[in-house]
Amino acid sequence: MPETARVYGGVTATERRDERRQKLIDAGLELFGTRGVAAVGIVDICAEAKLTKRYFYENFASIDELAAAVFQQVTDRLVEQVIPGIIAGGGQDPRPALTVYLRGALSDPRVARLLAVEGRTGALAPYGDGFATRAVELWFEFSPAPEGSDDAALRLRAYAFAGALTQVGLAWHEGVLDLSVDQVIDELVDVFHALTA
Amino acid sequence: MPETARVYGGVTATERRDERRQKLIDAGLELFGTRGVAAVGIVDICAEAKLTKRYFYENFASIDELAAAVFQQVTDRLVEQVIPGIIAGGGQDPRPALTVYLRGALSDPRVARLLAVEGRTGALAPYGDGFATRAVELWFEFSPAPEGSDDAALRLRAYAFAGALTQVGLAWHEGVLDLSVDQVIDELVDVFHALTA
DNA sequence: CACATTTGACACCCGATCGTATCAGATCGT
DNA sequence: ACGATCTGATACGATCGGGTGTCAAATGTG
Repeated sequence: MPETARVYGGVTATERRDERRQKLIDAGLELFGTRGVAAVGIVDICAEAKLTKRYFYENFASIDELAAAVFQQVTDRLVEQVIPGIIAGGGQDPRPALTVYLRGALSDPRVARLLAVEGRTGALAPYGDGFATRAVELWFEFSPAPEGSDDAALRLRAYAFAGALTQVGLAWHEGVLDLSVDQVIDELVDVFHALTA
Repeated sequence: MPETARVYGGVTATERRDERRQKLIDAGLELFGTRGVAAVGIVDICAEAKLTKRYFYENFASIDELAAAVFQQVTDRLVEQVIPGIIAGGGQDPRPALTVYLRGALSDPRVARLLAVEGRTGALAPYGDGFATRAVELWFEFSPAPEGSDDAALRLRAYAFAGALTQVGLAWHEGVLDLSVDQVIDELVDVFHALTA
C-alpha cells in the first residue's frame, strides 16, 4: 500500500497493476487449460506470466482465487458473445447462438477443457455450477416451451443438450470426429431440434 | 518378497494380499469419488482403508496407479452389468441397458463423479478415453445405423448422448432435477429415441 | 544531483508429503 | 517352546511448494 502512486513507464499505478493481473489471468488460462488446475503451482504461473511471486500475491491470495478469476473471465466473455447470437436467432433459430458458442469454445481447447473438466472439480465447482445455471437459463430463453411438457423434463433436456455440447467439443478436440467446425455446428443444430421437438 | 508364504488368520498369503488390495481400491473409490483424485494423498487412502503405508506400496507404486485400478474396476463392472441389458433389448429397445447403466451410475454419486469428472483429467484421462470409446462402441451395438447417414455424424450423436447421460447424472445428484430415477430413465429413453430418429 | 519508490531476482523458513526404515508384538511352523 | 515371519505403528531423511523477506538496480520526483 504505497502512499504516493507514481507513474512508471508512462502508465499509472493502477494500470500497471491491472496489466499484471491480466498477464496472470492469461497465464492461468494457458496452464489451467492444458495441465489442469490441480497440477499448477504459483511458481508455474509466475514463470508463464514472466512475473515474480510478489505480483501474484499483489493480485490473488491463492491459486484457487486466480482460477476463479480465469473461469469468470472466460465464461463472462462467452456469455457476452452469445447474447447477440440469441437476439439474432429471434428466440426461434438456435444456429447463430450455437455458432458463436461453438466457435468460442471449439476454437480454443483450453476453454473447452476449463468448461468441461476443470469447472466441475475443487474450488471451481461452484463457478462451474453457476455457469451451467446460466446456460440452462439461456436455453429457456430461446427455446419456447412445448405447452404440455413437464418443467422438470424440460430442465433435463436442457442439461442433456449442455452435456452433449461439452462432450462433442471434447471428442472433436481429441480428433475422433472427422468433421469440420461447420459440420459440427450443423449436426448440433439438428440435435437441438431433435431435443426440442 | 517372503520366500515362504504362510497361512495367517486362516487365509493364504495371496488371499490376504488381494483383500488388502481390494480395501485400498474401496478406499480409493470413496475418496477419489468425493474429494477428487488430485486432493487425495497416500496417507488419506491408508487411513480410509485402515491399513498402513507398507501395504499401499505392496500393491501400488503411486496414487495414480491406484486411481487407474479403481477406474478400471468401476468401468469393468459397469460394462459387465450393461451387456445383459443390451442383449435383453435385442438391439432395438435401449431401456433395459439404460436402466442398468443409470441405476449403476446414478445410484452412486462417487461413480458418477469418477466417470464424469475424474476420468478426464491427469493420469486417468487415457482410461476415461478408453471408456468413452467402449461406450460409443456399445452405442453402435444396439443402435442400428440409418442407412443414409454419415458415419462421422453418427459418432457425433453417440458422443452427444454420452455427454447427455453424464451431465444429467451430475445435475440429478446436485438435486436440480426434481425427478425420480425412473422418471429420469423414461426421459432419457425419449432423448435416445429423439437422437436416433 | 539527492531521494523515494518500483521492480525483479533471489534467499529463506516452514509445513506437508513421499518413500523407506525400524521395532515390538502377534501368529504360525516345527 | 522356540524361531521365523507377518503385522501395524511409528520414526526418519529428503524433497517440494507456499509464503515472506532482503537487496541491488532501475525509474521517476523535487
